[in-house]
Amino acid sequence: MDWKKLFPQFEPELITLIEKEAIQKSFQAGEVIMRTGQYIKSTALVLEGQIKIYRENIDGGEFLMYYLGPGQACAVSMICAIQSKTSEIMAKAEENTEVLMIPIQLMDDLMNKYKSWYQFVIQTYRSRFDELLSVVDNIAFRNMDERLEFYLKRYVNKSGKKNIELSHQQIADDLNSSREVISRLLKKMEQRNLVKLHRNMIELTG
Amino acid sequence: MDWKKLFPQFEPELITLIEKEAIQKSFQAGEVIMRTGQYIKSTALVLEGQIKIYRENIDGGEFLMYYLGPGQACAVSMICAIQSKTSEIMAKAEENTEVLMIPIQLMDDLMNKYKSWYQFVIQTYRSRFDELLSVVDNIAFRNMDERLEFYLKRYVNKSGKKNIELSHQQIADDLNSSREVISRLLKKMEQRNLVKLHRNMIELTG
DNA sequence: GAGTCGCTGTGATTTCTGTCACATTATAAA
DNA sequence: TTTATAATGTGACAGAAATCACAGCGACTC
Repeated sequence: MDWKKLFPQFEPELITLIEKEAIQKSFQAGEVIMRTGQYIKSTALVLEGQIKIYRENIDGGEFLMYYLGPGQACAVSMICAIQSKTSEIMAKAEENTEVLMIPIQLMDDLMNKYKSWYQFVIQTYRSRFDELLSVVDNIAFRNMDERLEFYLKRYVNKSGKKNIELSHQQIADDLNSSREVISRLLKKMEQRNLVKLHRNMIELTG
Repeated sequence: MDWKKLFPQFEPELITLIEKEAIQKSFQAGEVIMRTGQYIKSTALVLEGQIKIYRENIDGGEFLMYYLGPGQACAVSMICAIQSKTSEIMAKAEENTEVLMIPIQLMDDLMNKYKSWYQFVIQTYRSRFDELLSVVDNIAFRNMDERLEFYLKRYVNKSGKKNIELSHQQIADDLNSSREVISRLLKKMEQRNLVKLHRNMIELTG
């Protein structure tokens, strides 16, 4: 696949270098890519699919932070790679996913030599930081009904699909809530004509 | 004051350059340094005092994210400065505060020329990111009693003072809770001999 | 000392969310 | 078709936290 189209801002030399040094890797849907406490040896550029970045709870809850899609990179892996520190978060392939792994040894070099890479890294930091901020906003200031609406809209935006193929249980996990609460709130949304409920699928109509 | 001791990792040339180009600024306790939507023209290094970084609620709540103390820098201002974007957060001087303002025009240059600056920026990103993560952890997974304990301990750690000179109302604002709830939880903590309560002051004994 | 104002304590009530229990329905497997 | 399994619907209840109401209490002013 022609990954260059996903990163049009990269200058030709940078692309050549990445093509030479980076390794393409595939992950199956559901596969855990990075776990808490793990050392990170490379930075990942997403080419295809969706990666879920989440925080694991003591009792196994998977609290969703954000998704990474094609053309995006993992800010945490960048930071950790440069400092060779362990990660504090979990990453899992939501769908079958293709990523380009860039070894840490390259990072400093890329930062110094390629303006477009430097800009990309800064842009990545900012985007992830902003996303974390909006996560904080949501859980600090909003009730579950509003958080659910936000969640569904974000899912549709990110995936591009109009239909959300998730069970109520999966949604509850992502929001650190319980299945019954989500079911009830979804029913209320259906009564307000915002969604249509099906088995394993929610249709956003609003 | 000799600010260089706060940044021992900076190489001599970098220090000279900063001394030449940066502007020292003072803020009174309570003064707002940066507000949501404001354009940022410089990055701030904290020399003295404490800066509170928070998110403002619609109804005026000031949800605390973290504090910046001497030797630290504002990651948001770095990111925003480089991209000349607006800030998404608020910053306020908790105490009388001295900061060193580094104009954005310098940022790219510093990043390219000085390894120690580059490392410092990366380090700053990582620390703030981690702090945001722990904020998310707290509000997502913990009840108010645990969050309050965490809050009080962090306050003591950051300020160095054993006595927390805040009213219950101020604490409630920082945690996006209400005064009564905080009062009650503090009473319970007092019964467990974790704190002693006074007027406008809480003594941490645990 | 009287009055004022801000801080703290506490009960009563309500809302939101989580939990338990169980019924119902849809889909796949046998 | 029958059966098994997972997903969903719903009532009842429990607990955390927000809100309302009001009572003391300390500090400061006049």
